[in-house]
Amino acid sequence: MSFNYAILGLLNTKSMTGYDLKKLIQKSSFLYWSGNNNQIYKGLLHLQNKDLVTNEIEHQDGAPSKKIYTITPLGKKELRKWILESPKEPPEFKKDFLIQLACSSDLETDEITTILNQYKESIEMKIIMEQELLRRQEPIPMRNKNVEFIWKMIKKNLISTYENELVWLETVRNGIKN
Amino acid sequence: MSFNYAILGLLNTKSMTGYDLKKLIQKSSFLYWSGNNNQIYKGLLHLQNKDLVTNEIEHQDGAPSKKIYTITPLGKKELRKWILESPKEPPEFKKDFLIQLACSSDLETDEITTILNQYKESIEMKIIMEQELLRRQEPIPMRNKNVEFIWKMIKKNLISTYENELVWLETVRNGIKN
DNA sequence: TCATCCATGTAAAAAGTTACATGATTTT
DNA sequence: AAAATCATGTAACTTTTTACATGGATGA
Repeated sequence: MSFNYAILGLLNTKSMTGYDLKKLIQKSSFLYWSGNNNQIYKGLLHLQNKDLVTNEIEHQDGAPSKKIYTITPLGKKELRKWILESPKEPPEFKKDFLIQLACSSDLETDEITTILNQYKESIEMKIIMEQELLRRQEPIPMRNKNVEFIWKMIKKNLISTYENELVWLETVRNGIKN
Repeated sequence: MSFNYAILGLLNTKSMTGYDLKKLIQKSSFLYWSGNNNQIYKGLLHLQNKDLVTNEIEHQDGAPSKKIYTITPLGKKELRKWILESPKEPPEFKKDFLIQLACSSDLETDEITTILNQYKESIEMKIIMEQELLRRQEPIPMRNKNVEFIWKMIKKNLISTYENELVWLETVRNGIKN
């Protein structure tokens, strides 16, 4: 369950509520989950039971009470252990279009061209949405140059992967025509 | 549920048993599911209830009976409809390493270098495994040049995505050193 | 002899998503 | 007047994985 480590990692940068976590997860797409309540509030409960986080209740008038979660020293230790000692999994890809393309042997050439173009459009749309998400993020002050650089590269990663898919697509489109 | 369409697509190339489907799915990694019994046998039942496939029982002595599944004309129609009319989803990525890297701000530079190297190794290993899987596949005779070309490109797709990840990684590694 | 292959299926659990529920405040 | 924001949580469902169960044949 890397989801719980993800929220532990977010709490390591800043104490916050489940609702704050939800918004962060929904905004950044490298955190690939939907950011639904169920996972977040269950995850926080689990982290609390393991003494990796604590919470402090802040009452507000005219607004629901907040539970502000904070990572514990044990939590920091566990997070560090996860980063350094857990296996670095290779990325996983779900490309349903490849399955559709693999089934396309009965189609006419122009039908294949059509679905290739549809895939191209859907990726281009996705890239635009990603870039829009990045533009809306407020810049966070970073401790040092390395941290800033890494953050920039993480933001670039997904877009780079989508753009690589476009390059591959272009090769397919050109190969079909000839 | 693209899984059911995937098995429908496999049955479109050739009639076969659930066990055959299982092996095919486990071998080709662009079919990203585990290829477990539960999904396959339930999927086949579902396709059968919708009259998209039929089966013929073949008794064998000294071996368990086979149920050989065949796609129906209705199944072919439904598959074609899925390929042409369903939305072409952009690819989805799960990169837990990006989360680990995003949590790395408390680490020393040499610790970051270490986890970057671990990620590099895990991707390189994955590429080797992918290429080995491709080498073991017996070449299938193709109807025409286009189909053959598309098949070749599908095989190249995942490896291309892994290699793009290596390129990105190299940029990160170089940026950290300076 | 012990493991793997063939071939079917079921059970149980984990992981993840959508929708429901509440209720005040602010924005459209 | 309707919808969105804030803030918590639960319920129901789908999807996916792991493990269980059977049993003869074959291979190391």
